[in-house]
Amino acid sequence: MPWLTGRKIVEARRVDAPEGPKYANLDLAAGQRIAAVERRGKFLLLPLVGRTANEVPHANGDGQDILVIHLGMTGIVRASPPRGHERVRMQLDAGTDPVLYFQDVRRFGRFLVLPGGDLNLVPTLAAMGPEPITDDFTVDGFARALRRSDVAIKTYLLSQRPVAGVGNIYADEALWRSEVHPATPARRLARSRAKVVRLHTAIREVLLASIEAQGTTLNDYRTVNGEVGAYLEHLDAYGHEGAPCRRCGASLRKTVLAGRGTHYCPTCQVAPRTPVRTRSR
DNA sequence: CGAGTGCCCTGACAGC
DNA sequence: TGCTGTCAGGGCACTC
Repeated sequence: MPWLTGRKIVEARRVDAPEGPKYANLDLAAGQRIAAVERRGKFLLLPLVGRTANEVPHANGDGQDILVIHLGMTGIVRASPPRGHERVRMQLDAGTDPVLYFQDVRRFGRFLVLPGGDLNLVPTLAAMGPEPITDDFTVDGFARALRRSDVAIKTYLLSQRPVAGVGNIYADEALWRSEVHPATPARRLARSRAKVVRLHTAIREVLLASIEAQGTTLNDYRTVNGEVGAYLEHLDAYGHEGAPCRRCGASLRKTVLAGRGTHYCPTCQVAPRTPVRTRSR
């Protein structure tokens, strides 16, 4: 959304969306200018300029306000009116595409303003790990993070704390590629430097390859040009339960971990000593 | 406080 | 044909 940089927001208001933390403080956006369009993990961050800290007192008012957008599963930012499920409408200054629409069928997304840029209003942002495609994501730092938790490695990856931006599909793919069982306790994985290196590499490779292919379209996702992402065809594990593992030929399995469908090879993704805990949904 | 559970929400799809 | 039930998942509230 490069066309947003420098634009002034006339008004941002909820349409078919409830009042609450997912759509908080939208009134603060009015009159401010979008200074940049940035990204942290799966969150879009749009720093705003134009409101002085003493205009509206708030707890951590030392920084500039930030407009936060998370697309959830089905969210989309568009310049033309959506057919239904319109959650937020944002009026911009005159010019091309003067209205930004946030459509979100399943309401898993969010669209809010952080007063003073206080990330603590969004816990996942406040505790988010380094960006995987930058030099900030180091093997040492990753290993240190893994030593901080005993939860299953997949669960921990999904928490966004050891590294930013890894969702359910890419967690399964990275774990398959690095031959790590998804239920391996994070701390135990950290005991093997070689495994940590492999997973660290796999996360970067999977994300880079997916970006190259314009992402993964299961149903709703579209690129900024309205096209489907082609990475679906590159998936080795996700959605391939029952199919032969492309590495060893064993039949891939599907289970539930952290409440998410989890796909893995029972042969080359070595199971941890402790039993794999699954639960029904 | 760390860890585990279940909710939110709607459309697609299977089964009868 | 039309109904009912199940499944999909990012983030977080809740409980222990």
